[in-house]
Amino acid sequence: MADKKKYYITTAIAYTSGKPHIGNTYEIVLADSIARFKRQQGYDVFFQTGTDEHGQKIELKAQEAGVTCQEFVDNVAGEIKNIWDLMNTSYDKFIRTTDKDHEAQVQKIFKKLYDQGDIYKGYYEGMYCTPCESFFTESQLVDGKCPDCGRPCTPAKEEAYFFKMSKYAPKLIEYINEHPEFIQPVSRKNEMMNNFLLPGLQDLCVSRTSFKWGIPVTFDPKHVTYVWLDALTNYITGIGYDCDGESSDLFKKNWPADLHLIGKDIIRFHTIYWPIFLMALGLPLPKQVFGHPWLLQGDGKMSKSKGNVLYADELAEFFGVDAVRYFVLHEMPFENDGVITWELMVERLNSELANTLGNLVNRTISMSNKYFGGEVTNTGVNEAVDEDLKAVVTGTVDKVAAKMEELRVADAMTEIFNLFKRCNKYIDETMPWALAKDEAKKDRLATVLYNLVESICIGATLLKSFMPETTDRILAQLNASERAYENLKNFGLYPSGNKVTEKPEILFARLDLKEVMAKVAERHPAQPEETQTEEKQEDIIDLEPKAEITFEDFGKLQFQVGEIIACEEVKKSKKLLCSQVKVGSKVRQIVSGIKSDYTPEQMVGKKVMVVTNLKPAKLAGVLSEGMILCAEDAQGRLSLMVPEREMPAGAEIC
RNA sequence: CGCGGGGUGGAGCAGUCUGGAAGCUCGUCGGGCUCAUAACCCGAAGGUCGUAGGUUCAAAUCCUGCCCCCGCAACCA
Repeated sequence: MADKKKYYITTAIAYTSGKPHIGNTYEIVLADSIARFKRQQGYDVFFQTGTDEHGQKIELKAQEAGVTCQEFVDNVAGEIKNIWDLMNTSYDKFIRTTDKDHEAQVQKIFKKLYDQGDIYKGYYEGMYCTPCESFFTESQLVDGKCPDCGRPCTPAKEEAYFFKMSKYAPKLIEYINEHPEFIQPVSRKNEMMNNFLLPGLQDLCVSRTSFKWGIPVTFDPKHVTYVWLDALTNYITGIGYDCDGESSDLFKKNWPADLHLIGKDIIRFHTIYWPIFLMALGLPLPKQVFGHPWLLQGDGKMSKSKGNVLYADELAEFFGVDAVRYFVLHEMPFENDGVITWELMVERLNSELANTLGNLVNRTISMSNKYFGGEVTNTGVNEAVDEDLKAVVTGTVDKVAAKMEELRVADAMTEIFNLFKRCNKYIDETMPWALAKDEAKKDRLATVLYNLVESICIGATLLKSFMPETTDRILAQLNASERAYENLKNFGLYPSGNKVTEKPEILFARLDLKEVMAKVAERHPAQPEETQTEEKQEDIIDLEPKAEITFEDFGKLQFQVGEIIACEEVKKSKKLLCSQVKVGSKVRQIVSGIKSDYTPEQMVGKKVMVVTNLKPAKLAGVLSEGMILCAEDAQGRLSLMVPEREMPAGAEIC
């Protein structure tokens, strides 16, 4: 016991642009269950989480809210911390990237990497979307707008510092190949190798001048450190790294991290850029990076714009904190995305938590009270059936440990619930109520109940990492204390003669699905995006005004009526139709992105408005000589522009 | 041939890497029990494991072709 093995686990730090949804919350709960389990196993655990608080998006959000950046992030960071606390997560350190010591370290690190030639000054060029803080190439833009958010982008060129990624790539490839456990799940490893490492790494931009809300570069103060160098280093600054060699004991003890738990969307940054930064700093690499899948609600990823966002605090209000912990941990498969719905949550709560576990505890305590006034005594009258129960109960310990070793948290919980199910079965096998009718079997009855109470104690202790509060509630009712991990396999440690509570408390009340759904509907009134055609309220569409043009400019455009004489889908494209359009005496081929609203059959025979002097271009490899004009509404639905009265193909539109 | 994920009883999933009797939860049906939160226990029905081939003594699992769904990317002139 003298020197416990250390275990350093981190979550990604949450971005303080808004309240974290249940998907973000999943990550911290997952990390918490792992951290707690390791602690239970005797590891000296350090568990770090926190917030990522810099960036232009925050600068903008703060402006919108009319507060300073610092006020804004203080507020959101507080909100995040509240939810982490609400979820009963046992983090040891909550780091914020606005912490002074973090900022100071980042500045030193930046300087050091610059001095040693890993960072150099260059230019970043492209189209820039401010809200998304992203540069795009021209070809990435959609209608000249941001492919992510659809808002306008502006051309931008900015001086920036870059990190020479390529220099360390061979070393990293070697490391990844030699440490197959480094990237988890394994399938992600190939993705990183094939998509990024093997084709050759681009240098990474590590500074920006376009906004101020960041950590200034000391030797070039118009630059602030750009996200990854700032955010990723939290894993070392949080535990006291100092790049001048004055690192804390905490750092010396805990680095390298044993596990970085992150979302699968940022695997690239954690398995490529982060290791390379560390190599540049001469530090050892983390032992494992686990990119967990996403928690989805209904169909589709959760997003605020879809209005399908679930928040942990609201769920906790409905179901209780431990129930929410149970859902997110249990419904999340190891490799694929998990789905969470209100219906599913009610089902789980009723069947697993209320029926299997809650009812087991309740009936056991009730019987102890009914037959023995609450006293639980081991009279040692054993029968053959007891052996299997004991074997299952004590065997669960190693099964859970094995699953946790692989980070298969959901499977670990399933093992624990199998233990509880075995207990329910044991009650049927032994039929205590029948034993109670026969005074001669009183001792046997006592042993049966003792075995149950003992089994539940062990099961409840194992549950502690996942549902800590429930464990405490169960043990309190059984008047027992938490069992030491190394004693979990010793069946029979519950003190004989101990008294359980007189009145069992309902651990999880069953819920009625209809009632829950009604309440949910009340709280989340009809989503506006539901296409209710009944109300014909016209949307107001305001476009970003384009620059004024002269009549001369306008005269350059040629519009004509065209008749569609044939039309077919463009293979290998989702949105394109290829039409043969008769304009005057000529037929030209025009490709249009209107498959979502028109079938080829519908197109044929229509007279439409065509731009005829547009430079031909290839779309999805197919030549297009012009453009068929459409109106588009707020939902993106299209309508062809057809002449209001009969017009010949070729007629000029002016 | 853009990249990736997926298609397993009514629903949701595991199993696929490392071929060897198709498993879990819910639902349905039947039975048992009455200590308990109408809970618990047992049993049954229900699956050509998307499809067509191939390898093999043996394929959900390995190989090939094809179909369909979902993300992303891309073209929405």
